[in-house]
Amino acid sequence: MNGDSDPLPRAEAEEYASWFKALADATRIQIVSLLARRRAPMTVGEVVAASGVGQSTVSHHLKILAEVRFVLVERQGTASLYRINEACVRCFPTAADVVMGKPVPAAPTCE
Amino acid sequence: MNGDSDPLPRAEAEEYASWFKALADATRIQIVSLLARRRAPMTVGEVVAASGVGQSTVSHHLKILAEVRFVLVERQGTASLYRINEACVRCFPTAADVVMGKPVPAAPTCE
DNA sequence: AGGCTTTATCGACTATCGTCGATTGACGAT
DNA sequence: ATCGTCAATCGACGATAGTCGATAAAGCCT
Repeated sequence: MNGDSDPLPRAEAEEYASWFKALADATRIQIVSLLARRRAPMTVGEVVAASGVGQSTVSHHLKILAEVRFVLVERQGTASLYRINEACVRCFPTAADVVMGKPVPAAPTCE
Repeated sequence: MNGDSDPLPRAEAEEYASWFKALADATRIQIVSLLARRRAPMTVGEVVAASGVGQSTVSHHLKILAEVRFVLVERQGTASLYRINEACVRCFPTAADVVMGKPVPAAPTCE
């Protein structure tokens, strides 16, 4: 049990931060909301077309989002199908969680 | 009403991102959780002592957190009293909000 | 096999961010 | 008035992150 006054352990703070970092970029927000609106998986090319940024940039952001399991990938032929991970959307920590010291949800777990 | 397929407008995405940016740093997370545990206002010096980073750094982070109204400031003599803003903690957007295109809560509003 | 398409990766450039130390500015106490 | 304390600001530095263009890798289709 945590005392009332000791700071949140650094390691835990960094886990939390890594969650928020994933959504701390406007382009990533656009991509995520795009994938969520279309509930069906999208190919990278489709995301590129819809988001207006370069292909390598989109690929990079999708990789970041996939690392937090925020989106899921599935290769199909030469294409990569990305879709939103509803479970991770739900378990994404809220500010209240941080503030109340709720244990950080582990990314792989919430799948 | 937003169609099902058009990307989230850039401006809105950036507003969202600015919320998440505020919690996208481990030190800031520690400071926030510190202020929340002590429900009473804390002076900058106290935060410095408890967080182990330099005074100017703490001041900087507190400024950032205050800009999103995540913490509230009140000067008292030479000291600055920072306390958590419960209202903004509650209205902090969740990942689900982003995904479903819920309108971004305006920082000043949620006070 | 050869070419085409799709995506991932690499390298480079820039901008932003976190941190520090030093300085400045306010305020209170003596 | 001066000194001491507290917090904010400034300047600098290193590190990280976003973007792009070009290249490479993998798979399909004739």
